[in-house]
Amino acid sequence: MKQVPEQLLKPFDAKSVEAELYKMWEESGYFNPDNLPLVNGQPRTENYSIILPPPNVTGTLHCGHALMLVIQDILIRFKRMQGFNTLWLPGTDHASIATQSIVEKKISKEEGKSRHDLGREELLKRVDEFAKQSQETIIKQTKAMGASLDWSRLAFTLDEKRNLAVRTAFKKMYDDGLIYRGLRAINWDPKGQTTISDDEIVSEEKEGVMYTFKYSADFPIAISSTRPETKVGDTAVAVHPDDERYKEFIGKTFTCDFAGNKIEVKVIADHHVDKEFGTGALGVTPAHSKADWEIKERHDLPMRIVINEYAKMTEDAGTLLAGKKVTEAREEVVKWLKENNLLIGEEKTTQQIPTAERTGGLVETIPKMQWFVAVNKKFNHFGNEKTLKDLMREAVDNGETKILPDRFERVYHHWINDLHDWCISRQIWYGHRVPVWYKKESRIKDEGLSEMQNSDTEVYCGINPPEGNDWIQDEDTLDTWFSSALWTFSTLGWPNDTIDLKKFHPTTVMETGYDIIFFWVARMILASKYLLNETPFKTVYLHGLVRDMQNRKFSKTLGNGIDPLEMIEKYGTDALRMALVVGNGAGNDTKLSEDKIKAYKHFANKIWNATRFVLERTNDLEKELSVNELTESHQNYYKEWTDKKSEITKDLEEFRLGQATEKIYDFFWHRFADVIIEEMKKEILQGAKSDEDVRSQQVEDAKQISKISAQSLLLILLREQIITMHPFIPFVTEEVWKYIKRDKDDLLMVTKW
RNA sequence: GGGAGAUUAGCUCAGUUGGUAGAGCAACUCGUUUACACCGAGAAGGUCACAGGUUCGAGUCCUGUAUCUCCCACCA
Repeated sequence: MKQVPEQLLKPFDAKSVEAELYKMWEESGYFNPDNLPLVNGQPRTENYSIILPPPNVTGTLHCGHALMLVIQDILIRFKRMQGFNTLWLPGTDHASIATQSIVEKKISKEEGKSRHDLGREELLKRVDEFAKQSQETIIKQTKAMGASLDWSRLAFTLDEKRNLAVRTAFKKMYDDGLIYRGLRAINWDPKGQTTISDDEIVSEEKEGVMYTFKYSADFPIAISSTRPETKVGDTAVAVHPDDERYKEFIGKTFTCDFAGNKIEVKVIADHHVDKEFGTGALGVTPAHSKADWEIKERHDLPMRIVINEYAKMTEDAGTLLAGKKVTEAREEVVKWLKENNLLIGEEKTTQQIPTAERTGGLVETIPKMQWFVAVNKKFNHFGNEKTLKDLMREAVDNGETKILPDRFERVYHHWINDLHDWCISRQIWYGHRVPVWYKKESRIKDEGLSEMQNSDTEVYCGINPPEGNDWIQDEDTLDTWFSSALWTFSTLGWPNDTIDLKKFHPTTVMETGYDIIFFWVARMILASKYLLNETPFKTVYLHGLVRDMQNRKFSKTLGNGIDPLEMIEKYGTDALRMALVVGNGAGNDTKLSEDKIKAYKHFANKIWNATRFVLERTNDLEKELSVNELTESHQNYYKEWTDKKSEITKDLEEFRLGQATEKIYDFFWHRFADVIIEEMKKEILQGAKSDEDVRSQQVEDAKQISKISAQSLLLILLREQIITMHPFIPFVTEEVWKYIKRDKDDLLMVTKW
């Protein structure tokens, strides 16, 4: 007669077992596909791989991470149990701007020094130290979620291997003419002191004033602007070619005294201008507006730079404004306009202010020499003439990559259509340095704009530095998304021809948030199609945002986050995992509350108690019957379960995790515990030896058979449900498995599904 | 300005291919010499936003309306 283990007699205490279970899994080596056990004596032939979207090294685990980890862990554990050769590869992201600015702030606060006081080398040393420390935190927290990641393959977006991948990719694109250096009106973040890409801009709605005015009394056309201070940089006024009001002035150049500044303004005709808007005339400021830059290109206009990298007016802005902040300069210009009777109208409007996603700084458009990826340029791609846009489109169009939910495929295409060349250089020190060198003598390195004069410098682009010591490397680093774009294959050893790369690329699933479909998903497709001529992943599963009960995003700045670590502490990891994934479908946001997590803590306990009960009521069972030896009614219960199980399997195969979770929860609690156990309870009780001698031998035998069958059914159903629940709630199931597994069984995490 | 999504019980949300409306939480009644009060049984709660249409049959498909949310965009 078996004794019920003592541990089972107390309520389930997640806290006391989780750390140890995780350690046991890690030590088993089964997170690593190279160590996975055979399946029915056969090696695992089918590969299944997910590369973890790397969290920022600086971060602490938030609910978004938790959701991502849970979904991926469910998929991986499910496939591992099904017998696939599973790889889930972890990594962290150096997140250049975010990380550097945290360290800069710290240094400025503690030592009162700027990055320039420290110098590049010293700052990088400090940032590296910080990143290393920080990385350990996020890794520890990731483990607390139960994530079955292969830590032996841990990658970092800025380590030596990834750097080689970046240099190799850059060089190839450079040689194909897809990366070029050029002078463009770019997005400048004065706070972060760097350029940023279009995708890193967040528009903020703000109240503003639209001023309508003339440059000077003798200038015939009035213009409108919310930013009159930029107008000292105007070199033209554009009107619609069909606009009768202004036809007579087209082609004429006027010299005006405007805000203490002499400006030369040519009147030009351009179809871009909307006759109905404002005065129907547009002051063209080529240096500080992208639209105006394009007009400049079309009409070959000169430009005047009046705003500098610190969002202050330059010397060229004229004596009245030079040195002032743009906001001060605006007031100054308005004052000047009023004094000179040139202000015709003021009108309140709401305007979209571009701000930098990472720093919140107000983004200025400034012309600068930068590195770009040409997305519309034709090149020879494995024998075909293609553009990078073509490659991105094709992967989805021909079904190599499936995006879930599929409505995002349309979103993806819209984005590609509107895509401009991608500015990839950053004036941040922490990141992959542009692998380009210039001949020393021919280059005068100065802050900012003097580079413009150096566009004909001798340039070397290579994976390794050029020979000789008269070369100087480009100061800039690359957009962090450039290295992230290579993530699915740089983590597997590319550019080396590795076994991992052959086995696991294209990866099976990319699971990430829909908010980074452009930043990341599209660029991974671009990079992988371009460099490997294959899609980086067969399926993209996009999850939604985790929000609070007021439907707000969880964010550090709002301070409204549910701290997953606190929830784990209070209710156990399994409870948090269930709460995150129940009812959550692809692409939908999910609301999380503490109550919900609490409810699933009860579920873990229910499993615990049911296990104890089943063990108690079956401890006199000599030999467990197999399924086809059970009584007919018991076989029917078993059939009911296997039907449910195949539904759950199908749900998982088709990424309906929320529904799978709900089904297993419902069956275990409301069918197995509430009904089947209660039924079996009676049958087992009736089968107990009776003291009275009233029952005939025949009846006694029948009762005995039914009892043994009932006991066997309970054990079989419990075991199978524990297996099925494992991907969702790995801890409590693995713990319980210790007590219900048969002698030949291995860890639950590798038990056949 | 363009695009996408949402609207189902008091709250938060599920609802595959059209086939008798579901769960958790909350509230209500009853039960418990007991695997589990981190429990069980029961009842209550819904014109599935609104208006049309397709269909034997619509929460689900189509058209329109309303409200909310999100994304994209160089209207100065």
